[in-house]
Amino acid sequence: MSPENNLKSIARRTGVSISTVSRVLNGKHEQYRISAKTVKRVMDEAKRIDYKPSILAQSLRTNKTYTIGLLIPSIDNPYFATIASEIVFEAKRYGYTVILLDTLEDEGNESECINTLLTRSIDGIILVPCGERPESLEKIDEQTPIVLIDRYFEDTSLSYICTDNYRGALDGVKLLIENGHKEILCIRGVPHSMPSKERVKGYIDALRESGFDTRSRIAGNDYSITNGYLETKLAIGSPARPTAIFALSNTIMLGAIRAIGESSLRIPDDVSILSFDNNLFLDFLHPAVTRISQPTKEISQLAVKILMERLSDKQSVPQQIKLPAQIIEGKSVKRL
Amino acid sequence: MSPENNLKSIARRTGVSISTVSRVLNGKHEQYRISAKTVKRVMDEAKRIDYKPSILAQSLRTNKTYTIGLLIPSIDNPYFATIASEIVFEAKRYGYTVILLDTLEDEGNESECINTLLTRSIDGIILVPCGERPESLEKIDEQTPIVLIDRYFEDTSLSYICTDNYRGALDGVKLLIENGHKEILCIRGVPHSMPSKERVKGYIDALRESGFDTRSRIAGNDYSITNGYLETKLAIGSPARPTAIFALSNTIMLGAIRAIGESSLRIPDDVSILSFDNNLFLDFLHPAVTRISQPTKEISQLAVKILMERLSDKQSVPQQIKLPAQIIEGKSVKRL
DNA sequence: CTGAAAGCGCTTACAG
DNA sequence: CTGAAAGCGCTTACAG
Repeated sequence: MSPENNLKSIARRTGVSISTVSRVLNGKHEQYRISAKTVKRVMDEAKRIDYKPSILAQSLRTNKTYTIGLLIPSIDNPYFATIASEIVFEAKRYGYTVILLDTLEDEGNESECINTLLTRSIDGIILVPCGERPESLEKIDEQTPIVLIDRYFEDTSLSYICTDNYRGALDGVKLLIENGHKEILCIRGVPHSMPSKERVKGYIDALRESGFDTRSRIAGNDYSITNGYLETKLAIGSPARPTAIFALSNTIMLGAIRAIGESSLRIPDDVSILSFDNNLFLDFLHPAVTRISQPTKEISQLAVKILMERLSDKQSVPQQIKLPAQIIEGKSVKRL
Repeated sequence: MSPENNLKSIARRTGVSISTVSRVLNGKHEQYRISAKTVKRVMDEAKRIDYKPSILAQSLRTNKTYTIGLLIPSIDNPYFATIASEIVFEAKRYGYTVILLDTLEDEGNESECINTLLTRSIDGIILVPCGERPESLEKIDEQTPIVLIDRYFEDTSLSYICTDNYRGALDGVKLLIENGHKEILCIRGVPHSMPSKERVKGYIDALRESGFDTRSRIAGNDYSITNGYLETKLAIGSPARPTAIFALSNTIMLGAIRAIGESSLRIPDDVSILSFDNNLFLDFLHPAVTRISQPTKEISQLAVKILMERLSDKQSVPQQIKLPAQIIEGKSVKRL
């Protein structure tokens, strides 16, 4: 951009007013019946100086920034990296740009990040929340639309779009049971997060349906490799070693695999593994990991779509959607 | 934000002028010797209404957006996802926000993305370029500072910060040779990209130093799983099967592993594997992959630091830095 | 068909 | 110590 790259300079050089230049460049020449000659002159000059409108100035006037904020608890987690990639892609299709922020799984950071976004007048927010309560988010949502993904709250007015975690876990654990497993250790993530709660519920109900109520074993408190590692270490060292481990995320699963790898045990011969989340690499692990795959592509597409609807229609009602998970069978579950 | 959340409303309610409110909220009360009483009144009112300055309006006046653009050829590639995560983190430390865009490894997209950024008046750009020539970027750099990462150009005025790809490849291939390998297939990425060129050069020089000049075998044209898969498929099906495959990226390596997995061959017994890039998952593959790891953390930190220096000091000279790679030994290289 | 003017929410040189 | 005014680059209701 050369120093003089604005409506004023185009107006000066074409001899028309700024208003007219603005109208032409916004494609409103028909609406305002601007003469073909003027249109051409303005267009040519704009092209000549490679005019780039200042979205900043436009935004200040129109109150639209064509920017959304994306808040993720940990961009480095492959699961969230995939989601980020897809949301950037979808947003672009609507002409929107994405500011990416990392909340680092901390509620304080989260609200700080939201302030950063509000201060920048973004149009809307897509958020994987890390808090326990929706109230403060609901208040923000009144001014700046929020769509939650992946995690959500019970009984909230916020829109969310996520996986049917209960059903996914239920089906996954049933698969383990069908394969003869009764001693299944469930290693969960952040306990208060809804996906964790629902997956645990699915796990328990699957056991219950088979009459194994009393055998439920739930451990862990974090969506991290370390958590998976430590809980697995504990479990396989104990006299009552589980025959299968149900890892509630891909990071937890990696920790479990590491712990088992350090022992003399083998997957799936000694311990079977069922994981949540899907990932490029999971087919390359040895053995390939049986997992409950979340429909990230659909989640991302819907999240952006719903947000766009909220932006164009303030009346639109909140959408709360759960999409089915899909079990991808690897070789990490042994038939007992 | 309630409807009335601006300097004007604070000025009205505290009975001072907008100018004074602005000065107080920008911490310039000392400089302007504003009375303690006024300062307090303004601060209290700002807190009461939870005042959030409009960075939009500030930017329009001051020509600073505190936003940088990050352009990456494929966010979904774990290598780039890691970099994105780190750059978001670093930028935040300087009070900067990141707009993330995906060029999808396409030069046309790249310049479109850059336009998007310029239109939004971002302060600077961090870019993994996908073109062959630096000229158009150099022109943009005159107005809006650009720092290249991962890929770069020969003989450019642009700042870049990347891995010493030549040295990394040289050392890696030497390791293969020391282990007795002579028939090493090199599967490269986008041929015109500098990392690819330099890695190939390192590969050739390593062979030459050992007198194996004539045995160099270079294939492939893309940083993709498919490319790695197809070239490996071809190579292991041929009568002159290589004893080792040097994959110039983690994606290429995955393709190679898939192709070998589909054959009756085994890693490393029948084919050894050396890869570029590091990744959370590489230690979990079986066998763990021996790889030439790039210092992504340092690259990201330096890239942001250099960009910040350019932003605060227009005179600062371009920095062109290569950081050493590090070989991480797994179990995928067999001693012959 | 076109333009002058107000205003979006700020900052800052100028004046007192 | 404080304020009035100009201006950043736009859009748009109003007027002709």
